[in-house]
Amino acid sequence: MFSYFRSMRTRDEQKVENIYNAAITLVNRDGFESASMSKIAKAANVSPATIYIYFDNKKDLLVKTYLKVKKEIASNVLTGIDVNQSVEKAFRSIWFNYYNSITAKTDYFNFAEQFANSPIINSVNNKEIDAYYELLISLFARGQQEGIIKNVHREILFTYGFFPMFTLLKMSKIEKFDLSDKNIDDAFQAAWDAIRA
Amino acid sequence: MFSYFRSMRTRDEQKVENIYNAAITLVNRDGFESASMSKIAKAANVSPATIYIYFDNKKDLLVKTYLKVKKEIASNVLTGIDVNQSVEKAFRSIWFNYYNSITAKTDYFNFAEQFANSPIINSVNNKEIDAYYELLISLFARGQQEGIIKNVHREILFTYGFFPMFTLLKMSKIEKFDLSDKNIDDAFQAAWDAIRA
Amino acid sequence: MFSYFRSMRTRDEQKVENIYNAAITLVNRDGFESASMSKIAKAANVSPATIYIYFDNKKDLLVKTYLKVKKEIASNVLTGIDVNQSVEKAFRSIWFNYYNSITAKTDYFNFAEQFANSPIINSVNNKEIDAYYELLISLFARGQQEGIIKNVHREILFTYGFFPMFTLLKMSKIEKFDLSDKNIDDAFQAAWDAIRA
Amino acid sequence: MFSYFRSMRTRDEQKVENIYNAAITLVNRDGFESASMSKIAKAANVSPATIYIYFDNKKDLLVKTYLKVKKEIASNVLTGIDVNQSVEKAFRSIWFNYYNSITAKTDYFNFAEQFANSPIINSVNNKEIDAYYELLISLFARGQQEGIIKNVHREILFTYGFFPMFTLLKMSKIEKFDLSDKNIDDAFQAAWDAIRA
DNA sequence: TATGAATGAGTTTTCATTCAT
DNA sequence: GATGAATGAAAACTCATTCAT
Repeated sequence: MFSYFRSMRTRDEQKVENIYNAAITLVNRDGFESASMSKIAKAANVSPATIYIYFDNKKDLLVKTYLKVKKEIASNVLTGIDVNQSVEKAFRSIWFNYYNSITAKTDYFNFAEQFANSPIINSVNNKEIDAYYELLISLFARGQQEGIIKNVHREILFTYGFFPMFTLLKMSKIEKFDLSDKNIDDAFQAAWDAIRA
Repeated sequence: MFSYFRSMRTRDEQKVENIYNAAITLVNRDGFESASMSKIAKAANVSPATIYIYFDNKKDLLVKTYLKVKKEIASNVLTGIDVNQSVEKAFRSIWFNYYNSITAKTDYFNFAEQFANSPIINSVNNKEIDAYYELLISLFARGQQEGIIKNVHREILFTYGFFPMFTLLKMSKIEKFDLSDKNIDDAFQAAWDAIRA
Repeated sequence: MFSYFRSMRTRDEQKVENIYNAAITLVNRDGFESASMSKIAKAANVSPATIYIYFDNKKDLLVKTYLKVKKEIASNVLTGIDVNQSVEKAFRSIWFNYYNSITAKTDYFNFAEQFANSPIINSVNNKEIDAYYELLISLFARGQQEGIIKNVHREILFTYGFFPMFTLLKMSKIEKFDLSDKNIDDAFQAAWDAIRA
Repeated sequence: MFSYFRSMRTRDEQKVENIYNAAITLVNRDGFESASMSKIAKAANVSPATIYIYFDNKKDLLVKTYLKVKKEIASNVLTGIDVNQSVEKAFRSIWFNYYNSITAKTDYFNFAEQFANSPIINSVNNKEIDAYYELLISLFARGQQEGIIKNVHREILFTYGFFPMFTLLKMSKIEKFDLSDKNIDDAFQAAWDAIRA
């Protein structure tokens, strides 16, 4: 309070960032629970005790890391989208934005996938993240009004429109699939065919 | 107890089965590492030491559980499929078989998803599982020859043809989606539209 | 269950006894919380993990140690008392039994005193211990009926009849008081004067 | 804050007082070591570092708190005693002063009891506190010369004269004893009977 | 084969204390 | 003097695994 009247060590945001990055790296490498607080601390170049200044406990650290990762991806995906262009064009822009975002940040993507498939996911309030996708929701709604997008449950559109991209990314990691331009274009076409009226 | 009345063989297999089921249940509930060997042992009504008679170590237990789960699902999916019917009809049969299999065994499905998204997956040789899907591979190949299925990378066909079903199942768990007949039919149609020529 | 039909390592009562003794010794030396589980384990010549086989947690260990100590003292105090002798003689026997018990086991006594004056005491159900003192209660009641003992609240009788003995024992530890025969006789006389009618 | 309106000296002493009170409250509630310096600091509304300006370390804080508590009680007990009245009347005055002091400040009393029964007590020089009780010592000495008080070791007089009061206070906390006027009068009578010639 | 006991190495977390301002 | 950040060391407790029977 009124910190300008007092002198003290100040909160070091770089340290927090280092902790986030260390958590992501180690969770991706060792798995969710083998990534111990000590290892994360060491990788972030801080004392284990320091993590507890910024996070309540391990779960809190992981949840906050997940939210950060999801927000950052969402923000990358939706930045610079022209909402007034045709639904098909907008979908294409977003789809490739998405694809580029997750291939640019595969560590973020891997962390989020591991997290979302583990039991911790149940302790996250998804509302906060959903807010980021309002733009997408309204785009699909417009497409349905215009008779361009299938008149089906919204989740089917999301699921066929975007998530197979994640699967293909994982397939490429185990060398079952290569992310050539042709393959990516084919994947986009399949997505579009799945959701268009 | 009552060991007089049972053959050695029978008793063993029941124990192994109990261990598998305990592992699946606890991993689903607590996550990979919170599901400790002692807890699994207790849930399976055996001593921790007994697990080590049947499995080399914890990793071995988890990997074998994963393989068992995957095989069981695959076998359910592909049983009773008439290979000679039209590609579209066969795809439809397999798709609904798949859907019915994973909804009937959601605990198997959840375990497999968590496993496949964690770093342990890297220590599994997928060849063994892939063998189960030879039938699907040749079905898609025939569809492509007949000009009915898109001429794209095989993984795109799998990814759009089947995996979104998993996502929708997860969505239904968090009550974002309901598995009504209409929704499932819509999902199937989206899958077919995505892969058909 | 039916352990004679099974073979396994059996519960080692000597180990439990060692743990109790180590806990008493270290708590007396270092205080309640500086007596760490690791130190207790080391002093008892077992692994820290072994303590957790026999006790739920540190609090459980301390509470059980306290109960053991109290029971052992109570049993020593009341053994061999002839209930039919005069109230004064019985009180004298018990008083000196008590005195001899706690001077013979000063470590038990010190542990109990420290415990009873710390907040943990609130988590102990005293009923169990009180049961041991039924004999004393009925002795005092008889004394009151016979007009030999003051007709005052039972706790006053206990408090003046026995507890000053503890204080004097503590005083002797810091060399403010010596436990000479005369002093002990004087102390007994003061106790008796305090409670007799 | 508001530092303009207060002298340095005043602000300091208030802080120290807050620290003392926080220490007493937390030690009574959580025990000696669970009352951590950080928690005490928070309860006292200061930084942990601030405590170290006034106290060398945790032990120093606890010892100084104990001495403060003991002095304050002693001073309350002995204030306003007329030394020239009869020994019996003076004893009665002091006894009830004592009783009123500790029932008015049960948190001080509890802290002192916990402290005095833990091993830290060994690092306190009791001489300083004893000085406060010179008046009592000389009163008992006069009583012995006058043949009114038993000719026994001084500690027996203290122990039976005053300390049972503490035990009864503790008993009342666990609802084994109620501090009714009659009970307190009975307790006083027992004390007097124990020490009078 | 099967067991419950046992454990060293590890976990998360908190502590008393110091640092930098 | 006063602060919140920072930390090495240690706490309680758990784990995967082995032992002894």
